[in-house]
Amino acid sequence: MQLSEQELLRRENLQKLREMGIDPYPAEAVEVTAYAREVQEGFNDEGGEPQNFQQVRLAGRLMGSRVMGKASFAELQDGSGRIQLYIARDEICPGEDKELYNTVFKKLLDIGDFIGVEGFAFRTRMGEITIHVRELKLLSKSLHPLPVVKRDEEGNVYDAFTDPEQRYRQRYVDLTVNPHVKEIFLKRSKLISAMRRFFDGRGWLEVETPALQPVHGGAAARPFKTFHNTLEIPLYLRIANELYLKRLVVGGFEGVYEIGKMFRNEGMDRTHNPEFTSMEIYVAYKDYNWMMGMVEQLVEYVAQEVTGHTKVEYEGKMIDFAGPYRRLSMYDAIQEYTGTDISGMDESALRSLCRQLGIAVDDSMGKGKLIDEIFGEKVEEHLIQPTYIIDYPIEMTPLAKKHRSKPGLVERFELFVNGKEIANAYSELNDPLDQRQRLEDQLRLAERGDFEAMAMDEDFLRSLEYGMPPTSGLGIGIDRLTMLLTDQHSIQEVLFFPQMRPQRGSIYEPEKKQEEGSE
RNA sequence: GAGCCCGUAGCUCAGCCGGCUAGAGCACUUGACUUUUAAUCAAGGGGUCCUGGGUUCGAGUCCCAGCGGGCUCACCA
Repeated sequence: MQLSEQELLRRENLQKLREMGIDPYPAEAVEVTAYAREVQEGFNDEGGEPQNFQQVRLAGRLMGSRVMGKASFAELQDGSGRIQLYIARDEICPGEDKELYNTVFKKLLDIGDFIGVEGFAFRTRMGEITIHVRELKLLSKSLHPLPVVKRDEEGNVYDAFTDPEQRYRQRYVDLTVNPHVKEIFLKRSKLISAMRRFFDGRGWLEVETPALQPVHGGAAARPFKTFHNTLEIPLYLRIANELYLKRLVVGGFEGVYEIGKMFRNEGMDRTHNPEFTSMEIYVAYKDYNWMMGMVEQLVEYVAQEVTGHTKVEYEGKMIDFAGPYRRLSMYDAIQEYTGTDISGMDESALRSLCRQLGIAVDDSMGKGKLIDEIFGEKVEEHLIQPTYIIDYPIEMTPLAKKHRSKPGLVERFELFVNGKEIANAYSELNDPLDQRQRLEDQLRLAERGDFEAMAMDEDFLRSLEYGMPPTSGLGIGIDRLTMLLTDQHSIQEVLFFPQMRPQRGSIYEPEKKQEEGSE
């Protein structure tokens, strides 16, 4: 490995520290008594007399220094933010030996090193709250030069670390130097905890179901396939957990939810990562009408908790998450945006309508798929404010209950925001014979060439035969909801480690890497 | 999968129509400076110009192939 000049220098500094008897990676715990933000926000020096933080210990990364001879200013960044340090030579080196200041601090410490300081807070002549350092200790040496991002008084950023490839591959660097990036992930975490709070508060149970499944079901998507060596069977990474959660409802849990990773072996783009996080919830004795009310409360609550508001700006558009949301049937929505009533049309009429509207179709598309195409092409983009689209054609929804009064439809809704689906829910199909029939229809679609059609799951059918109470279920894409609430336009910006092609030389050659039995 | 764009110092970028030893700011090194803040001042070091071919007297620049990334579209929740 070729080291750059700066990397070599840091390794030399490391060596010199060791020669001076300073352990660059000491083992002891550090007793931190204050955080940067806490001091910045809470420091009180009314009347010119410092009132608090007069004996504090902080730890963090050294992010910059301005040396002025026998005194220096430096930036310390901890988990909460940044604070300035004031380091005077004769303060940290009270005796004759000025090595700690002259050599260790000025020469051997580098930007990015973790240090611990002890001292007191004061306000400089320029008005900046600062820690006057009395003791300084190296906690961990950094061997790689960190990009130095500078900001001036107007907040202009210079030399930002912006290359998406490097930011995603070295997210640790991105998080260290780009505070706004950290903010997005804090919000993501808040979103998930708010959602948990909301569900737990209603007495629903968080559960975990298998990610490795012998039959991939519950959604229309292509799976990742793997192999279990002991069982000697192929397994699939789950594309959905719906069928397992329903088994739990069969077993008597009346409200269950799971927040977890799903895996889909499909294309990647701005809104798709091969693994993503979904929240699914099933509540017994409820229907999709009830669920629409619940989702309004949930989304409004989450938006409030994450952003502090129910109105959120996305791509320059103000989106209001306060309920109730507009409810529009799929047929009415298509009529509204195309002027055509498709409620009575059969497959061939729909196919010719698609051609008329300039939508590409092929023979593998059934009635449901054709309607979905029209909707996706002509309606979706108009649904900016939160809108429920309800009552979908039965052909495209094999796991939802038939509509109580509208033949040919199922009790399903999707929530659209800014032209994108963010939630999907049904009155769940609990008629085992109907369910068997629908899955058999899926098999026929598969034979027609639709390789995303669902597979038969006999154990799931058996569970329904034991009896599942009337139940409503909901799925929400956590990544996409996070994007909406943080005004991010790429899924990569809300995933710590989005999937990337491996860098050359960063992994073993495929032959060596290939484990026995995997494919 | 297709089209377009990008890849030059640790970071952000310039480098014209192919032509001197490949540049700038920050970062880094040396020196000065005890309340600075994009600290300042002086001097200095640092390059696999993504990789491999080709054209040419001469390639960072032009051509071909590949690798990686971004955007758009397609596919897809």
